Amino acid sequence: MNLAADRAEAPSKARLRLWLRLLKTTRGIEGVLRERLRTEFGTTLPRFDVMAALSRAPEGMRMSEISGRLRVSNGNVTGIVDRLVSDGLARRVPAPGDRRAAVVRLTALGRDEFERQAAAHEAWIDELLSGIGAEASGRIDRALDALAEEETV
Amino acid sequence: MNLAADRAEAPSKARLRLWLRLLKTTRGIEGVLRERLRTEFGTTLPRFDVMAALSRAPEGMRMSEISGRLRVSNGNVTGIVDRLVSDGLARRVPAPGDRRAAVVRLTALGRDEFERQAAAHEAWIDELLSGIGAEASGRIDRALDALAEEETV
DNA sequence: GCTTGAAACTTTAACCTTGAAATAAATTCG
DNA sequence: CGAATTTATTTCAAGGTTAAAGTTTCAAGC
Repeated sequence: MNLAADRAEAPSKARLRLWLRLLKTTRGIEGVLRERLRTEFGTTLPRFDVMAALSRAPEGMRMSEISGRLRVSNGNVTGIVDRLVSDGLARRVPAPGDRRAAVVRLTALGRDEFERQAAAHEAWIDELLSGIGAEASGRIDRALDALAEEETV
Repeated sequence: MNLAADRAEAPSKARLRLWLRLLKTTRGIEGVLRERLRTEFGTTLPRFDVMAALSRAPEGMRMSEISGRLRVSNGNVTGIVDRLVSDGLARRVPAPGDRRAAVVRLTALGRDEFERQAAAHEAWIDELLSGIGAEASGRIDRALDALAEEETV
């Protein structure tokens, strides 16, 4: 019964290998997305992420809501939104009843622009992940979901 | 005939969901690793990555080998190695027979330091991925492996 | 030998990122 | 009310990241 020994040793090694694979895969895909966003739309992944969050919130989002959703620091979002605003894609409006806060919203231009980017983005993902069948996709999704549960999230 | 439309639509959505999950998971884990490397070792993930590459090359690596292995830009590695060198963890030695190039090597201090970091890192990964069993781990690994094959890699 | 093109790096400009400090407004509470 | 605390956001310093441009050296080919 070397099965017992295998069970004791394998998981740690398998996990480290899995992590490196996970990292390599996501970095590879992120790299492709970043490059295409740059060459085809003249934008960046962080900007796309912020616009994606905003596009789901027609009423707008506060800075802290954006940073919370994207799990990045507050100061980070300040700069990205600054650039979005100076490009006419987003707008800061005073938050009603709280003079400290502002609500960020996409402009009409921002919505149009994001529509185009999102359509391309979805097609790219479909292309880049085409190697994974629907069943495998579902299995991975559930496995990672279980993982997400235990983190602070 | 909405079956045809469904077949055309569903996999794409599943893949997009999978991608977002993949991204969330790896970013979450990377965030934990980055924070622990910072608080417990006063270093960063990029520095750890470079040191990990160097630790596998006792003879040292050229700058372009490092950037190629890590799939980051050349200019990027320049800065990271600069800081490693100024901290006494690595050293640039002239490449024999090529005055353009230098070979980067870990110093004795760098090797010691990396040993400690690597041990902690492996334990952290084991902890963070503990929610995934060995079988699931293997399955995900193979699915992502199939994916990696088709990319430029 | 010289010139031309490729290769190995570094530099630069612009952006992203974080954690910590600073500002300012809202809230709590004595 | 007024002080202390908390909350929302920006600013700052240091580092990471890329693509593009610049420098130096090597390798061919004439």
